[in-house]
Amino acid sequence: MWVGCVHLFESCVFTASNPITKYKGVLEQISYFCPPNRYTMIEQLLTNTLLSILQNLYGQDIPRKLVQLQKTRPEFEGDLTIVVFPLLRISRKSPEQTAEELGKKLVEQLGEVDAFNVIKGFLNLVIADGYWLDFFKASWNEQFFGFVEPAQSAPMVVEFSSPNTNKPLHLGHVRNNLLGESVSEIRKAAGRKVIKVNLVNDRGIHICKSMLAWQKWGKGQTPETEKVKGDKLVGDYYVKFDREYKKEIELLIAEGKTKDEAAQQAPLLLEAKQMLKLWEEGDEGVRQLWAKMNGWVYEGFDVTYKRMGIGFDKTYYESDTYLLGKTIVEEGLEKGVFFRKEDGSVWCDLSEDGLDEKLLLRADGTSVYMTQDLGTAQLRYDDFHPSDLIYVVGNEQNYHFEVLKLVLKKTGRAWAENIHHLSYGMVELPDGKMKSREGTVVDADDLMDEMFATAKRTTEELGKFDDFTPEESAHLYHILSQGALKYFILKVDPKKNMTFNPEESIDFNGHTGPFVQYTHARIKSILRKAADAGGQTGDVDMAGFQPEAKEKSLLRLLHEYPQAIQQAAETMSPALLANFVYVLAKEYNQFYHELPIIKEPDSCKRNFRLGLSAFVGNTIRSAMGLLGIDVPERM
RNA sequence: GGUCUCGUAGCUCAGCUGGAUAGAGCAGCAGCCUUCUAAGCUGCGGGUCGCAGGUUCGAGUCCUGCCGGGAUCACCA
Repeated sequence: MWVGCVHLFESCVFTASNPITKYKGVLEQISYFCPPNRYTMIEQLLTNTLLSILQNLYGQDIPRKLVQLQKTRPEFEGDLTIVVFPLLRISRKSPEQTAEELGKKLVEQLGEVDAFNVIKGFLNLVIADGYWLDFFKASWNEQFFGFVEPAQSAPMVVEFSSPNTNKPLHLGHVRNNLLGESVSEIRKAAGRKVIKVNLVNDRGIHICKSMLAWQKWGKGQTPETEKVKGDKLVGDYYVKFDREYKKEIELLIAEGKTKDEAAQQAPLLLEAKQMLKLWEEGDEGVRQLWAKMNGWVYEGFDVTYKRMGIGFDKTYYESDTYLLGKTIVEEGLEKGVFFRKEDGSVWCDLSEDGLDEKLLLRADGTSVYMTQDLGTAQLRYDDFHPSDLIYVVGNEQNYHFEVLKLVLKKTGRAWAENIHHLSYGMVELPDGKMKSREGTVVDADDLMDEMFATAKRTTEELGKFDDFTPEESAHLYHILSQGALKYFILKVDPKKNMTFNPEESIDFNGHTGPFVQYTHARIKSILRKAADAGGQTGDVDMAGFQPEAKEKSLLRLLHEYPQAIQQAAETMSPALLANFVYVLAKEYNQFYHELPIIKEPDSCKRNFRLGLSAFVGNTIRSAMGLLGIDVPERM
């Protein structure tokens, strides 16, 4: 997969040796094989230099953290800004005076700093054009710009999706899947080895309910006979069970039972429980039915996963793992970190950690959810010896993961420290939460169908691409609808609850996926036209070249991309990249409207703008790719 | 009730470890297509950053309290 950070610009005519300014060329001194910090060089250089200046000027060292470097706000002149307030305690001078002194020294000592100005306590630095142009030259055509070569270290395991097999995937799963997939890709881009795993909850009372209902009322229906996705069919029988079960409860209540009694004693539930027992005993018939119906579900899931572009390196099944974890519990008992109550149940006392007692094994010796998760964590550790175990799971399970980590630690497993719960917020609808009982759940397939139809309608209304074949059109609608959906969900900070407004999600204007995709298509269109005209993309004689303000701000943004990837990886937040790529696209569109590209008569400027366009296009494709979003050549 | 979390424009969201006059999009209004894709661009209006204290040169950001939403505290998963 990885082909390395090949820099392709040798085939072009950049003249790197031009003494453009007094600027020396930081980038030139560094290897081109994508070292992680190559693009933070200017920041590091400034910080280091400033520290030595402070030492010389005021005879004191200060903690590196007090050097606060930030982007200059657009309303002021400059590229980077140093906040001098924290430095006053050693300069013992006014903010203005301090900034002035430091500014002078920086310009003196660094070719990269062209000029400076001081506004209140802020020292604004103008970075030399040469720096930006060198950056452009080195990176504009680099396929994996901003990516870091994978380290030869332990992998990280990311678990996500983890569906139950009694219901089709819904909007909540969609957020989970998109986050898991995107975070995995982002961490790969940031130089990590990642193993994506799914843990399918394929056994338990829930699937037995579907099985029982199908047995009773299914009349041999299959996905083939009903022309319906397998997960839908099984889900329908789960609903059927619930409906019949409720009828029985009402009957029992009418006969004078309490609500709880009725719920416990309804014949259907007892039957389902009996079926679960038979399953656990390995009953041939039950196992066969179970395998058949789960098979239907997997076929259905596969279609949905494929449509979403989600994939796993390994799939675990709970039917294989649900008995795991008991040995860990026994081990904990021996070590005396767990305790057994009179009834035989096993607990872990977490009151010292501010939590309650937690059940680990029932009185009858059977597992609970926690027991299984202890076991699967151990299994995963044994399978991969990962540096990190990441669980993409909703924030309603925050407590569970806190406990999981603590319990594992109590048994002496140091690697428990490497468990990270990527806890994401609920997806709510404009009129409140999704509730399966009230039928307000948004089905993943239905949602994607609707998005597809909207993409089709919008494209047709705009009267675009009558020359597309039906296949090409369908492909475009697929890309656009997936882009709209994925972007809509991923642009929100994962930690926060989000509102999914169906009407807004299918909007293709403004801060949306299709807007970014459109910008990419627009760039591609320009590059095609330029190529037809025999233009030399990116071929620029850099001597004395002065980029326009808009061009420079584009370069500044592109310059931030590697850091954006790193930060998104660290915080496991695709939203950071989603917002980055939106700002980039918006900035490009402004550039596009302000300046001629192909029509620019000056060949040097024209080629630079073409190269810059290609650079932006590549970066959009790259960033959207990390969000799991494809971009079209035309739209 | 305990613990955790969230509260920024009418709506949906940004705002990096505290830094300059809090930003986008949608919705509303007004402009821009004989010129590189108008799924675009430009402009206008819209805010007591839930409230009150505190920390400091500086608080949407940190601390405390209160108000309001949400999650969780199962021998469910």
